[in-house]
Amino acid sequence: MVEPVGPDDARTAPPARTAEVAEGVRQRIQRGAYAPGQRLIEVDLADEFAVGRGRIREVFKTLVGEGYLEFVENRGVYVRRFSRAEILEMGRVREVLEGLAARMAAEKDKTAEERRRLEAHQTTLDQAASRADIDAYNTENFAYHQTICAISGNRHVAEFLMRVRLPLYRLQLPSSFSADSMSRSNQDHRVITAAILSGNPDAAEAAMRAHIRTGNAHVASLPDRYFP
Amino acid sequence: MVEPVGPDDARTAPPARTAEVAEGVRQRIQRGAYAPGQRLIEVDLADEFAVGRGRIREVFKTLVGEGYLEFVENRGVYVRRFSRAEILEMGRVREVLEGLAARMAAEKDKTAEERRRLEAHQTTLDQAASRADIDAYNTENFAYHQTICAISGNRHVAEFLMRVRLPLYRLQLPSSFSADSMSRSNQDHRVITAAILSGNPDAAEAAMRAHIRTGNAHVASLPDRYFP
DNA sequence: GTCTGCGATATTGTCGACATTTATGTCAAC
DNA sequence: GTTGACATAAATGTCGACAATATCGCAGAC
Repeated sequence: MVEPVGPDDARTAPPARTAEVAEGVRQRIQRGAYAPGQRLIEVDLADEFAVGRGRIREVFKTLVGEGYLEFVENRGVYVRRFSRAEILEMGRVREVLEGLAARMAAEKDKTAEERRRLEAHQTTLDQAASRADIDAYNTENFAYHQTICAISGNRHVAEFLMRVRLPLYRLQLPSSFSADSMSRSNQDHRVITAAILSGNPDAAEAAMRAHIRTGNAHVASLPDRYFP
Repeated sequence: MVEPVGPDDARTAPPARTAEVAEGVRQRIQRGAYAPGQRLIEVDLADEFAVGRGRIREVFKTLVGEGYLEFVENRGVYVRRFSRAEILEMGRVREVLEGLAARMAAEKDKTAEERRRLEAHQTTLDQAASRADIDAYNTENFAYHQTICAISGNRHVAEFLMRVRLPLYRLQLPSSFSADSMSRSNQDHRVITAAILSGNPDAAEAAMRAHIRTGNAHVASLPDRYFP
């Protein structure tokens, strides 16, 4: 599956590839193409991305620093894998960071475009919820939170949230949302959206934190077989 | 299959250096031995740490991932440098993360040792404040917050806080604390300490957040010459 | 049947050489 | 005195070869 990222001008394009390769690996991890716990072999990725082994090594080091990979001496790197306890720890961090993003988004003087985008996401969520379309709801859910994060305009929040959301990408619990819990989740969203649009930071943060706490409680209630 | 290999018994000494070098560079950055904005030359550090240039390169990549260094193609790495706006952004993140650490520390069933350590730090702070010893207070201040963070037991909070505290290490404003503001800051500390020891999470988080907000307000009021 | 030792293979670790790019210094022209 | 071109030095980027280490299969002893 040789699928180099982006426009693949192996000849014409001067290789500033290092950042591209890193992004490609990140995406594959998020999408589960590289599974949690999987060992990544340098030569395989060098081949897959059509770059030298040295470059892969350096990308690995960067991603270790970013927390995506785990390094073991003389054995290379593994896609990082999280126990339930760790995921719950990350959930606590997620709670306050998403809360901060919501607060800052509410504080901010938003452009018409930003308001429109937030409303559009909310509408899509409403539709998915009313159709009980769990897959669509899941996807839009991520996009919704990402948008709030973008509106907040705080790069560190964005970066840290990215990392702390990692385990959620892979849990991919299709059954995690019952039609009922999805509806309640979306009710949270409506409260949050309203608080942000009306410029009420306290309400936005409180609602968001409660919303995330609900999700964490759900993770805590999952049976052991979902975790390493 | 992926056992998270513990600390490999440090044999003689030869390898494992890579982590040591990384830690050495981190410390030098925190202490200002490498100044913000300074360019780090591979051969110089290779010489300083008595390792090959390749290893320095990999350490650089890791530290870029961790946010300590900034990478510029064909020019190497620079110690990361923060504008006032960025520091204030990080301050917001610091607010909620320190708040979470305080909350979790308050929630937790603390050991006698943990309680003792926290009280000891508070005592040292009190003494420094009563002596109006600004330097000692500054040092203990970091240790105090670090201890709360450790008691909370959340690794992600610890790691993220480390990163988001970076600019404060270097501001090293000897004049930042007047005797008056130091006294007020320590009053905050006493409230926080009490809330943690008495197991009141809401109070601990609220007090901590207010405490950090005060610090951020101070950074916001500094004259431009302190910033790039 | 199980365990141990040993070789074969796969994978990572390290070093050096050289190309490429950037920074520095010199000198002539105006 | 300033500017620009050009040579020189300094630093980074890249690649390949080989060493060190781990993993696996297999034969042989008990």
